[in-house]
Amino acid sequence: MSDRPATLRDVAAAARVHPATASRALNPGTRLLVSEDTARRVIEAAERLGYRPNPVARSLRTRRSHTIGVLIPDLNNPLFPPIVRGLEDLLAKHGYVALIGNTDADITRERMVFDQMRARHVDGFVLATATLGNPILAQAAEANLPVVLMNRTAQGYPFSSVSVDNEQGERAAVAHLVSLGHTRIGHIAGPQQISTGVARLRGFQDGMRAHGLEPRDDQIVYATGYSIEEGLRCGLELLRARAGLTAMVVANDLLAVGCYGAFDELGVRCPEDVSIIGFNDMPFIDRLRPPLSTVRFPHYKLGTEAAKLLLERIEDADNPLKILYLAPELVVRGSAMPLAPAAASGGDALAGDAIAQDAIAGNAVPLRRGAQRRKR
Amino acid sequence: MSDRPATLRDVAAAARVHPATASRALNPGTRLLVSEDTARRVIEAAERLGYRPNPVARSLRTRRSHTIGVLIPDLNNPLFPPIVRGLEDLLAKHGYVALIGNTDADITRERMVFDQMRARHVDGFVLATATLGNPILAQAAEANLPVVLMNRTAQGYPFSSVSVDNEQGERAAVAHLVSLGHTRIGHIAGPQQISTGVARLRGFQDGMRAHGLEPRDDQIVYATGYSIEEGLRCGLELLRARAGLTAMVVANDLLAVGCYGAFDELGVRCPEDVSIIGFNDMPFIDRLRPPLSTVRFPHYKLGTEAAKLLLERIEDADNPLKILYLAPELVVRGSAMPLAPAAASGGDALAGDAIAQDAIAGNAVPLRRGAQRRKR
DNA sequence: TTGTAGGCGTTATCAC
DNA sequence: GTGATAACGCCTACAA
Repeated sequence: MSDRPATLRDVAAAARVHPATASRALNPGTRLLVSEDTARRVIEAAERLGYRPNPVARSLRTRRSHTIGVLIPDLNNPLFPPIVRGLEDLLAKHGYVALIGNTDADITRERMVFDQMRARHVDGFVLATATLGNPILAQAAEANLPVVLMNRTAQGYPFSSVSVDNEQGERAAVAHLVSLGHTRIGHIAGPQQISTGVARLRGFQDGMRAHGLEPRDDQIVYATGYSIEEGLRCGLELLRARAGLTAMVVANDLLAVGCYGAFDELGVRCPEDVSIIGFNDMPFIDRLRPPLSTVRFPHYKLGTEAAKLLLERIEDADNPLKILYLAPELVVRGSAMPLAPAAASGGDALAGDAIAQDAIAGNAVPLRRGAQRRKR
Repeated sequence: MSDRPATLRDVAAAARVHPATASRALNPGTRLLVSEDTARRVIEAAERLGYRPNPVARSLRTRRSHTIGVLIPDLNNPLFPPIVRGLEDLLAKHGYVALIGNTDADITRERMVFDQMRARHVDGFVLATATLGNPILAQAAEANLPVVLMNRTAQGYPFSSVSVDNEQGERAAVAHLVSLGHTRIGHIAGPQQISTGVARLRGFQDGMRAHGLEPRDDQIVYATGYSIEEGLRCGLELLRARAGLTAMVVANDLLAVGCYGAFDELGVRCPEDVSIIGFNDMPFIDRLRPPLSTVRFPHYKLGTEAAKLLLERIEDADNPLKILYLAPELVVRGSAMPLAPAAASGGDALAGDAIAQDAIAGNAVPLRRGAQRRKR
């Protein structure tokens, strides 16, 4: 009942053994080296004293901090909390904790956070921020640090990764729009220094070609980041450049939220005038008006899988690398609807353009409404 | 250029001094004990070798981990990410990192996380989960742990706290509704084991009385937690029990989101039929339809202030306790509108009830509010 | 099966 | 001012 926490020596003394013996008895890996009787005595004493091994001392000795560095762009992006929870929950199950670092997609901050975590001797990293050709990747590889890439891929590095099959997701999005009669479909692409940006663009293009639609350059606008502001900017640009578009595939939900703003600004109705499909199915996105159709992937699971891959790597350094893809799934809500017959049948670009121009000008455009789609 | 990171001994050797001297030279607090010349030599050597003090070893010696335990209900609640970022940013500025623990408002999990963090020798705690009379508060107090309560208060404990003036916020919400002509105003109260729950209820009651309105028991429904599901349940209950209500003050935005679901289910239009005001102004709540009017407080700042209070306490144990309140602010958006003249003047509870009952029964009720009621 | 001894990297407390 | 020494709490060869 002293106020200072019990130490291994205290336990040993209470059990009338040497601290080394107590240590062995307490560690599952070495327990079999000790007689069953003394083991019991030690364990009982430890319990009685409320003994908790000092993780700091243990770390110093074993050079394991049981701490994982996690780099994400920004916790405020609702996409990440569920992923982080998946990570934390699985790590906790194995006695690890996560140190979360927000980089704001700023390479300077990223470097700072990374160095800071290395100084703290984290046992490994989960990187959700890696841009293509990022120097910390090379550095981590050289230092032979256990690293798992999350929602990112980087070829040529000895890192496991877990991500989403982005191509497939966007192909499904395009296919869905085509099945609704759309042919003039635009794309807001993510940053091309980020693997998801290029993969989703490729998925969009492949999807278009699979339906005999050759995507033209002016149907694609490139965002410089995944943010609402960029979505607004790109949405405006895309609608103005290609007024004939009746649908758009957007590389990220936040960008789609920005597009909603662009719709308001231009007086375009969604989904009556233009359909839109996002990517991520981030929390609360189903509460917008209209609820956003999007490509979902299992956020929580992404986190747990990343954690598993990293722990595998940490516990057994020559565990083979794994590249894991989770299958996405199209979630149909209310932001995409069938194309009105006139526009659909003709392929009459002029007529379509005219209608959309009217819409942009704020005039009421009599497009036939499809059945209202609701969740469930 | 060895592969093992440079240690203090390496630096000392390179500077031809004793490790102890090197330590003194490197630590700002003890640098003045060392000749300026050698200090420079040591520092230069450290830089050359890329020396980074091993925080684990340092912790073992100084019994300071420079790590803070942060307990929150759930990172997935969009309210918390900005708060946590405020915390982390300020802590980082002082060389601390945060360990985030999600308790899911489950007392068992809370205890686990708390113990886990104590075992890791965190230097202090920020608690955003404390329920009234929670045993870990007593335990922390007894162990003399530095603790700051965030968005919670607990009288009788030696802890600093930073929270919002919840009473004032709800009084303002009531005043706003009254100014719009509402008199039949309901309240969905938060859990009464949580300080925000009782404070906001009191604020509601005070606000009503300040306008000569005595809140009746059947105008208040108690949620058992801050969640969308509870909001749905309570919203339904409140509207059914008091069909005459024209407005409601809800203790939390998530609860308000749940109420939106209740409105849909009952065919009640918001804000035409019933006005609603939330609390927290959580991210993305302004994107709902209608955009939620709510009581805002500075989330990020709440985090930074909590961190400051805690660090004060850690660096100087007999720093006086501080109870800090941040002023909230009413954010008027689209979920509250003036009461139609008829309802306002009449107080004709029966008529109101009848209409609402029909709505609840699922009938299409042409609540073309002004017109129909005026006829009666 | 158990005890001994040494060290992980740092800092605090002595002496000189 | 600087050096020597010990200790923080734990683990692990190695010896017994």
